[in-house]
Amino acid sequence: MAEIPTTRRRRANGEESRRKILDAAADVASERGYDGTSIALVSKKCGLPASSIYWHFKDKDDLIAAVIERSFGTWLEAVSVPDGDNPRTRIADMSMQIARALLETPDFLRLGLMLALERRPEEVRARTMFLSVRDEAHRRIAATMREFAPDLSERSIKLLTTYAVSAADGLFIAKEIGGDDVDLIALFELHGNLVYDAAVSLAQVAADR
Amino acid sequence: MAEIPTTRRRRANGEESRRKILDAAADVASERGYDGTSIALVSKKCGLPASSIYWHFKDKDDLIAAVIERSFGTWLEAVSVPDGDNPRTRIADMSMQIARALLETPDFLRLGLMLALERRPEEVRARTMFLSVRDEAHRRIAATMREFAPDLSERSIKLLTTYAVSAADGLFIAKEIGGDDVDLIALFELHGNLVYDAAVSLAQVAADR
Amino acid sequence: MAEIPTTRRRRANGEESRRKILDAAADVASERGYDGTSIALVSKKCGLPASSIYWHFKDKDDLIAAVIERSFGTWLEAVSVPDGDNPRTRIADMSMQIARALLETPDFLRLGLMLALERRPEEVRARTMFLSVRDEAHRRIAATMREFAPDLSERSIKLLTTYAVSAADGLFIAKEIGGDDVDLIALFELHGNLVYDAAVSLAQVAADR
Amino acid sequence: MAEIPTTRRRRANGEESRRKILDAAADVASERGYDGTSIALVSKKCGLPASSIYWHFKDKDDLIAAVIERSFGTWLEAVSVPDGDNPRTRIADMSMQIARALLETPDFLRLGLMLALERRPEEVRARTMFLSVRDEAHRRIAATMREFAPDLSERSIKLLTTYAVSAADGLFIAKEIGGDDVDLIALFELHGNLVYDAAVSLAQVAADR
DNA sequence: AATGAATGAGGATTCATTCAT
DNA sequence: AATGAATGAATCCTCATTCAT
Repeated sequence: MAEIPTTRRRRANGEESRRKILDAAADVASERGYDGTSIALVSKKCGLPASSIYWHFKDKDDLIAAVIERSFGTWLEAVSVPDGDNPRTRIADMSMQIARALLETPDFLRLGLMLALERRPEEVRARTMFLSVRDEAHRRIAATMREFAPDLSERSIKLLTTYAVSAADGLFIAKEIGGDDVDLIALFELHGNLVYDAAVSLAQVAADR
Repeated sequence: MAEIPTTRRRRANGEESRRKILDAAADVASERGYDGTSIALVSKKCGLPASSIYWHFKDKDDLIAAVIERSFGTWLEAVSVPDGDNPRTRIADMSMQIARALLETPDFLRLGLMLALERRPEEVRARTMFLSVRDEAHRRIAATMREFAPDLSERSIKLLTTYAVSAADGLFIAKEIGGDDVDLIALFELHGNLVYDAAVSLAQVAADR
Repeated sequence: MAEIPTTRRRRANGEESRRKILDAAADVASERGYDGTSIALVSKKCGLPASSIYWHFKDKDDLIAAVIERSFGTWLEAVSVPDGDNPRTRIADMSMQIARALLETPDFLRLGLMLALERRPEEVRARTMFLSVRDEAHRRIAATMREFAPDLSERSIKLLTTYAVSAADGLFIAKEIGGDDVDLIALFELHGNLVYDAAVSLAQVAADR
Repeated sequence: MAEIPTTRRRRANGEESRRKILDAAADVASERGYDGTSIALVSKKCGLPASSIYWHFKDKDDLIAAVIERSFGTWLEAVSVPDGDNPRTRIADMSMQIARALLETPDFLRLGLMLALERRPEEVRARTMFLSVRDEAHRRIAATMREFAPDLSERSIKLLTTYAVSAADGLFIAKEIGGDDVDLIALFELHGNLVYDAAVSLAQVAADR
């Protein structure tokens, strides 16, 4: 009787094992942070022995960096660049998308912020990865702003961008803490409007000069 | 002149030891978070043996909760309620104070946010303490807003307050991450203005109804 | 106004403190054995700081030896040598007394047996004390037997005495384990009769020779 | 002749390691009891690091429970049910077997009794295991008694069984304490006869009614 | 591709004890 | 007569990681 070649099956299992490990690690890490994530805990959650985790990942650092990487990918897929003529509408659109993405896959930002807040001496790759991903987002948003309001000084662009991004972080945290008591959608709506208004008024000032 | 004998320093001095331990723990905890804070590290930093830490604090949880408690106290002292007639000025004043307090004693918020982001199943007393302290701040700000803009609906008050508090958290994080690249004072100035404008425009809508 | 001299009061408190410590130590030790009895536990149970325990007792060994000593005293008071002509009645009497004493103050034998079963290399004073107290009891019972049955060989005396004493230990343990399911009084009644019968029949054999 | 390479011995060998750990733990535990058995001591005795002990056993409780379980197995093998027509002979036979088993493998009962005497609030699995094993033995002996003396009331059966088992415990302890001074075989011979006589005389009383 | 077993370092916490007051 | 504070050694147990199979 014809049998499915063993190698085939095994390779497929390999993929699946990797996925199971990442799922478990994401769970644990976003629950307890970097130090709180022990290989033993991940092993128990995914059902594979600790040594198998080391077959798929070099070390703990590598594992958590992979978690960040994958969850950022998932997250990105949920956010697309909106188009249209009306800047206010487009910003509002963007805000909604980000809010919804955060509600659906909060792991990325939660774990990222946890890592970002730590200041330990040794390098943690997952932290570096998060920060660079975040930097990239920052740059793109700055570019969009420049396009919308060409009169704005670089200083104003940077200020506005930083405000836009980091206040959003704060709103996300509020939702994480407050749970159902917090209406993240409404907060992001407000945030989008405020940033837009700020951009308009700063642009006015610049143009008047 | 009679000199205080050296042995004196070696003598039991509960108050001072407790202080030294708290200092060390605050340092370590705001650098590495809850799990990253090992008693051995704190012991090394404060010069007292680990067992002495357990004389002053029930356990690690108790120690870190005490760190949060004390650092909140320090922080509060730095923020006083401003007075004056012009609401915009008063809000701007408040913003500056908070920004400066965050620059001077960032430990409280950094550790607090790290704890807040975790969602481990067991209770962490320091986390609970941070959240209750934060709740209190929230309530006070809401009260001030009600005073300024009596026409605002409770829903709007809550939305604005949450926005004001949590965006500030985000700005703080941006400063923590970005270091000298980030101008926290400017960010808080912008934030104060935006919240004020938002309050005014929401109040307008309410009054028009 | 006349005041009770301080020294007086203090000395009285000293006695009481010692008593409180011994009470607590007896409790803990008969619950958890020698190693399981920590000074901290005793301190918590009696309300005095650990250092106060060391004022009253040289060290842990000394404390537990004192516990054994005191509880043996209490125990002895409950057992008096019965008199009368009929040997069977006297033995039955004795049995009942011992059974009742064990029901009322079981700490002595429980802790004693726990200590006796251990075979650690270093000497434990409480163990030695228990064993010597037990030896003394053994000798007295042997003397009584010799009086009752002068014909018995020394070997028989020893065998019977050992049987009488150690089976009683076993019955006590059965009660400790079985609680209300075990009727210690009935067991001791049976035991008394069996030992008496054994003595009689061994004496018969000896006389016949 | 090809030699087994030395490295072989260093290779992982779960079964043997487990056995070595159990051997060491049995040694230590029957010498010092539950609390006195430290993992470090067991580790030193078996040559494996403490962390390896935790690979084979969940925790100390689990380890000591396993010791009890295994030593009971060994013990059981040494005691077989004797047959024959004469009840007195059969009981005497049984007594001898038990006495000899206790002399050869005393660990089981020594550790078991140590655990049984403790009354700590938290559950100790090894204790529970010992007690259940002991219960089973009790039930079997009661069944045998019922067969021998069908006229005996249940109360008498229970009394006799408890006496038979628990006095035996006591004799064992006497041997543990007294060492070579105590003739365990003679004590068990006497014990067997006394229990037999008691059964006969109680059965007589029952039949007369 | 996977895993049972092992391991040294380090985790939090408790230990019995001491000492200055 | 008593105690707050301190301390080094030991407690149980988990850590990240490796290695032979």
